[in-house]
Amino acid sequence: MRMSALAAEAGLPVATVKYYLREGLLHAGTATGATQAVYDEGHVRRLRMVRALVGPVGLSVQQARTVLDLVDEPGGDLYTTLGRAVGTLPPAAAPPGEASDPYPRARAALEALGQVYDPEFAAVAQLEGALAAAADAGLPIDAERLAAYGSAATDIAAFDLSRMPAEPHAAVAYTVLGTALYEPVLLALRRLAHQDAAVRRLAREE
Amino acid sequence: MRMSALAAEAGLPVATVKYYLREGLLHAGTATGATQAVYDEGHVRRLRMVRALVGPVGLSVQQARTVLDLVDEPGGDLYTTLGRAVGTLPPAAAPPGEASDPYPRARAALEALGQVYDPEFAAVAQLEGALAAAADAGLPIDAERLAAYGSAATDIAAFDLSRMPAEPHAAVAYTVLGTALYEPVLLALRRLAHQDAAVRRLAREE
DNA sequence: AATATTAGAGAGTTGTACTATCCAATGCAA
DNA sequence: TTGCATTGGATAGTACAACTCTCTAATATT
Repeated sequence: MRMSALAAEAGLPVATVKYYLREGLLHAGTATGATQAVYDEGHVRRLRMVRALVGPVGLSVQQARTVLDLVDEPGGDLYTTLGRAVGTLPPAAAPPGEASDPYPRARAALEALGQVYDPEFAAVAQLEGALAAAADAGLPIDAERLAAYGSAATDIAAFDLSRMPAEPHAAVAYTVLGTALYEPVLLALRRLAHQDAAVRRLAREE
Repeated sequence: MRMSALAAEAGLPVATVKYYLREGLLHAGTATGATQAVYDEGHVRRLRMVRALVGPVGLSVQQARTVLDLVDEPGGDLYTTLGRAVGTLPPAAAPPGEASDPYPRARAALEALGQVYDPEFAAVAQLEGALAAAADAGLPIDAERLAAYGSAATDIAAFDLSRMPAEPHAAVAYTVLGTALYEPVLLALRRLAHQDAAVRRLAREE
C-alpha cells in the first residue's frame, strides 16, 4: 500500500498523513526506493487511533503523540506510565507551586472519599483545578455531591479494573487508551441521563 | 471600580479584559464620561466564570460566549436551552448526515439502557462520535461496559436533578453550568479512582 | 518515451487567543 | 490651572497550532 492508498483508507488528505509522519504520530513505511515506500494495516490502525484521539477525545497533535509513544514504549511500570499519560491528557493543570499544601481542595476531597492522596499523581492537580474552577464560578461542590460523584467514579473504576489484561504491555495500552477514549462516552452518557431524567420527571408531574 | 481595578481583581491583564469586552463575554461598565466607565462586583464574578470556562473546562472563547449568553437569556424552555448549550460544549459532533438512521450506535446503546432516544438531542451525536472513536481505535464498548457506565451516569443525573432549583432561570444556569463545570471534576475523580483501585489491588496481591 | 505519482522538505495559510500601540478625553496632583 | 499619568475604545501585531500547498528529484505506469 502506498501513501495515496493509505490516505484514502483513512479518509484523510495525503498532505495530512505526511504531516502526521513529520510530527512522529505515524512511523515511516518501509522504503522500497529513494522515493517510494509501502505502508501496511498497522499504519491504517494507527491513523484511526490518531483520528480518534485528536477528534472526539479532543487531544492536540502533540498530546496524542505523547500518549501513543507511552503506549508504544512504556518507560517504567504500569503506574508510572499511566501517571505520565494522565498528566498529558486535558485538562492541563497548573504546576504544584511551592506551598506546603499545594492541593488543599483535592486532598480534602480524597480524604472525605477515603481514597489515597498522592500529590505526585497528575489527576490530583486536575481535581484541584476543577474544584477551584467550580467554586470560583459560584457553583462549589459540597460534600454530598462529591460523595455522589465519587461513588459513581469508584463503580466505573472497579469495572474497568476488572477488565484489565494481565499482560503488562496490554495493560498499559488498555488503561491509557481506556482513560482517553472512554471519557467522552461517559460524558455523553451523563448528559443523556440528565435529559432522560428530566423528561421522566416532566412526565410524572403532568 | 475602573478597568485597571477590575483587571487586578480578576488577576488578568487589562488588555485581556478589553478583549473579552470586545468579544461580548463581559457586558460594558456604566459610562461616566466619554472615556470613563465603572465596573461592579457582577463584572468580577463574570470574569471568574469566563476564566473557569476557558481554563479547566477547556471551552474556546466563542463557546464560552454562547454558553453564557444562553444562561443570561434562555431563548425557550429549559430543555431547549440545555440542548443548545450541550450542543456547543465539546466534544463537537459531526452533523447528522442524510442517513435514515444517523446514529446507530447511540440508538442501540440508549435502547439497551432503556433511555429515551431523540436524535435531535446534541448529546446523541456526541455519544455516537465517542462510541465510533472507541471502536475505530480498536477498543469498542461492549454491552457490559455500557451498562456499567450507564448506571453510573444515571446515578449522577439523579443526584444532579434532585438539586435542581425550582425557579426556571436558576434551573437553566444550574443545569448548563453544572454540565460544563462538573464534568472535569467527574473525569478527575474517575482517573483517581483508577489509581486508588490499582493501588489497593497491588497491596492485596503482595 | 511520455506521463503521472511519490517521498520528503519547506513555505504558506487559516484560525484562535491574546497583546501592544494609538488617540483623544479625563481625572488628579501640585 | 497646568502638567501628566490613566482610561476607554479602536486597530494592528504577535505567537502558536494544525493543517495545506509547492517544489524537486526519483520512480512507476502506459
